[in-house]
Amino acid sequence: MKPSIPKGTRDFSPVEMARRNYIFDTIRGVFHLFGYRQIETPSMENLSTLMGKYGEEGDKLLFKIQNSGDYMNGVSDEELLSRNSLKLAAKFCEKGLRYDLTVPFARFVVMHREELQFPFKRFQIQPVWRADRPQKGRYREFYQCDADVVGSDSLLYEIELIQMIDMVFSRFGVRVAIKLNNRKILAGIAESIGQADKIVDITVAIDKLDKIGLDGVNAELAEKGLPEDAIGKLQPIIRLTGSNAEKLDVIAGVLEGSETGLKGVEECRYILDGAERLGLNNRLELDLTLARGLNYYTGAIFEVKALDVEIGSISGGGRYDNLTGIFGMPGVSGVGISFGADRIYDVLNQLDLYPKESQSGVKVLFLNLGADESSFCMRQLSVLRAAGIASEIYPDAAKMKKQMSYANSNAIPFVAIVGGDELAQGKVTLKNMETGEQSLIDADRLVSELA
RNA sequence: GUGCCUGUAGUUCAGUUGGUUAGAGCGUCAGAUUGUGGUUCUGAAUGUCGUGGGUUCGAGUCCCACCAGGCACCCCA
Repeated sequence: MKPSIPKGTRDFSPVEMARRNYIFDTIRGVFHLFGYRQIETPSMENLSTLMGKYGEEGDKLLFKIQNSGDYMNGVSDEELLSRNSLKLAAKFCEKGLRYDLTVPFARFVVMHREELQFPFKRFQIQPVWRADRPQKGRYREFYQCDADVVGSDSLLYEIELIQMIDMVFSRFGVRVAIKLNNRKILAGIAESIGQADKIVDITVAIDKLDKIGLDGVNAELAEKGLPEDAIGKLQPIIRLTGSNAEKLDVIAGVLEGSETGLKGVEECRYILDGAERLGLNNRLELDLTLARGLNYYTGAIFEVKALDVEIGSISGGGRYDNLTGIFGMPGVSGVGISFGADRIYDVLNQLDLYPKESQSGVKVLFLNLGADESSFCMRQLSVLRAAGIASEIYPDAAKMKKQMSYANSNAIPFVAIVGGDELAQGKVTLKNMETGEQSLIDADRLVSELA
């Protein structure tokens, strides 16, 4: 039988890990720069923490963990015979794998509220799991890199997070469009066309404009039961073009009667002005068709798309005013972003944007040419390693060709050769594998040669 | 959860209207070269043709079921 791994999961080879670590290190570096501090939470949470936070669709995508022990004991015959998977799952499973990092973070904040100083800025880089059907850029296990701040409603944090997005992708060398919208504006729009209760349907439909076009959006709106005159009123909003400032002026006019909507416009104006003054490398664009699925967002929402690769959004986030409220701690506002490391990995692969030094491992390999020689090499290795230079020795006195090709296939840049001649003189032949040049040097000069 | 496509060596794939012993590139291993790799040349190993059934004198090829993978929708990083 051939071994396999579950659908939507992946192994990562050494080369892939070097690349992934480059991604994580870059993101972590930016998080540090802005004063975010790292935490981790368990892979599994109580199902009660997770359920109901991601909408109906999200609940279905939760991986549930079967209870251990005699979990059938408390189940009645009647329940068992009902064959109701959903109900039985609730009996059998009280834990689930985390679906994102934001909800566990909200739980963390509530549990540790007495120890935390607010505003609290944290980042978290861990895998999350979704029982989705995998396809391009979509996995069942993938990493999120989240930065959030809770305990402040200052819009300076929105600006800061946008700046962080800009910096991360500048460092990667990926051109992106950063899209901004505001849930208050979306709510105001639904309100002003007299369809406040249809806000979810409206935003989901509008969100697909890029994909299915204006006619498609209107067809979906009609299908969801939106009256024709309401759809008509939406047209100028969906088709809105121009500069960010022009868009805001138009939308402010439309939302005249909606207090919430106007608040959203004001927030957007403030964020856009603030970000503009910072001089971003990437385009920041107000996009009223941006909706984002997670329903806990209440204010600004962001999404990032790569300009040169066809893939879903590679980063997203927003303001959530009351996420801790569901865990019994009301009145705490939070805002955050999430980088999708796996999609960024796919983007960097396609554009081949890895810096050379991110791939390096061992710096020098000592060839093994015999017992006396190798024992001399072992002493040199200790010195090099103490000096922080990654180095190793070939395990057997195999053919030189074989040892050289080991260095070659592992991309080791230097080979140190110690044979009888070198041993007698206390010297080492150091070969540069890229240029092919080699020189005989004193053993105690190795560290300075390789540093 | 719905729809479509694909399963042949470690890997990427070829395999004619169904016809004898299933092929190639890359990779791997060995040699050319007993202290010099990456290039080149020579040679070698490797298959339950996804699994099970059916049609047929004969199936990698046609049919059915199952399994696995991919893509799109839904949703989303």
